[in-house]
Amino acid sequence: MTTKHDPITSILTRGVSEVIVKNELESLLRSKKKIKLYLGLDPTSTLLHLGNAIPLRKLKAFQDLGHHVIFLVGNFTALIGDTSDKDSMRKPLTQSEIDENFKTWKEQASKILDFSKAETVYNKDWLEKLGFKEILELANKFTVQQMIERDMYQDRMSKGKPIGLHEFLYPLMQGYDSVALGVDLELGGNDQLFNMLAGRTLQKVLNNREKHVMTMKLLLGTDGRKMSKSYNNTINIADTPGEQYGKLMSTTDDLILDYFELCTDLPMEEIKSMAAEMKAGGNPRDYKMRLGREIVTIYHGADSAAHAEAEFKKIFQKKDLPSEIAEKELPEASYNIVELVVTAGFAPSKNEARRLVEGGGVKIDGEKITDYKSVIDLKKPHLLQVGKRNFLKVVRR
RNA sequence: GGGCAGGUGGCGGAGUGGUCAAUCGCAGCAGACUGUAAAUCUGCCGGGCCUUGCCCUACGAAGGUUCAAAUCCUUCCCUGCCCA
Repeated sequence: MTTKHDPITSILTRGVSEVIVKNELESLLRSKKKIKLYLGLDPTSTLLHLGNAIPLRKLKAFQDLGHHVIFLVGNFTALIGDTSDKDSMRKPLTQSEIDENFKTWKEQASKILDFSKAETVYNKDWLEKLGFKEILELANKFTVQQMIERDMYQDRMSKGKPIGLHEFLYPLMQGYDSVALGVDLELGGNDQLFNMLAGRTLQKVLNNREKHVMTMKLLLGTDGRKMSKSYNNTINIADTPGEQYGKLMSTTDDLILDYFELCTDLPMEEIKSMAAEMKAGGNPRDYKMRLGREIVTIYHGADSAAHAEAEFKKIFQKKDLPSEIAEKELPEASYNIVELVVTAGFAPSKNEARRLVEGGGVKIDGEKITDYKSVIDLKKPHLLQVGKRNFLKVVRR
């Protein structure tokens, strides 16, 4: 029997949704053989978020056990766009958008993965070279029924929404990645199961070898929906400590334990005892603060985490001002409040600024200003506050 | 290739000659309440301005009819369903 702290058990279970085929993979890992595994991400956005970080962290866990890990950049698959998680066709990205998106990825992912020990590959290198003949060979391994059986397609069909023929090619492409790499295991979110299984099929037929599949639990965003840039509910790896901490504090309470499991390294036993404590009446807020510290520490270090927490307490619990407020010098002697808000960059248009003022979202030196005709004299410096978290000191140049 | 139904704001979805910058729901923003939680309530939610009002842009695209078009006509493009 294995113990709780056995690294192989932990790697096979923590944050894991499903492993196919679990006992085979387990015995492979226990055989001490070093396996080859990969994670593919399509550069559809410039920012990686905590949801992307989950399989990345799992990849890192394998790396720490000495396995050969591959980070695959889907710079070709991104051209088609995976629709696994979408209810409609995606607008295709252009090559330059893809390149642009990828630019800072490595920097972001380096906070998790050690790239000096990982291999980075680009699926454009092999997918672009495939001809019609090869593609047909891949396509005849699957049936139309298998494709349209998927929920999202059924859903779109019943709603009369279009399904592009090319969308069926996505699993083929992702599957071919496995073949090209000849891996033992692929990691991904549980929305990737179908695509990863396609790779398993192709690997078996074309390379005559087994590829296992490990799917990770899905991380929900700050609002409880799936974490996705289109919902604007992501917590990004590149967010500042303050942003990360604040966003974590504003997430729904019932996500706390998931976040601990999926995004931190705290032992599962500790997470379980927190669950019990909260059930017994512990204030979820305190656990959330702990969560904030843990996560900010991972991406920015312990000092930044402590600072972020102190600032948070200061601004939102004591309703104090942040300790550092940006200052902006303005040329005129006085400003209409609406102009001031726009000049400060807190509203994109004057109409928007006016609405903020009328809605009571704008304060000068702590005083709420609701008359959009108010004029602010800059003889002395003023503190402008818009909403709960935008502060700016304005002074005359 | 033929028949039918459609294309409206980030999304869903009303409207079918003037009262339409376009009902409503979701998402978003601000406020109240709070634990910057959730839930709830209130206001806002194309842009600009000299803001009880005015101007610009916008209901797939281009033309046309009309004092007036998201709404009518023509052509084109796109989508779904059915038939072949």
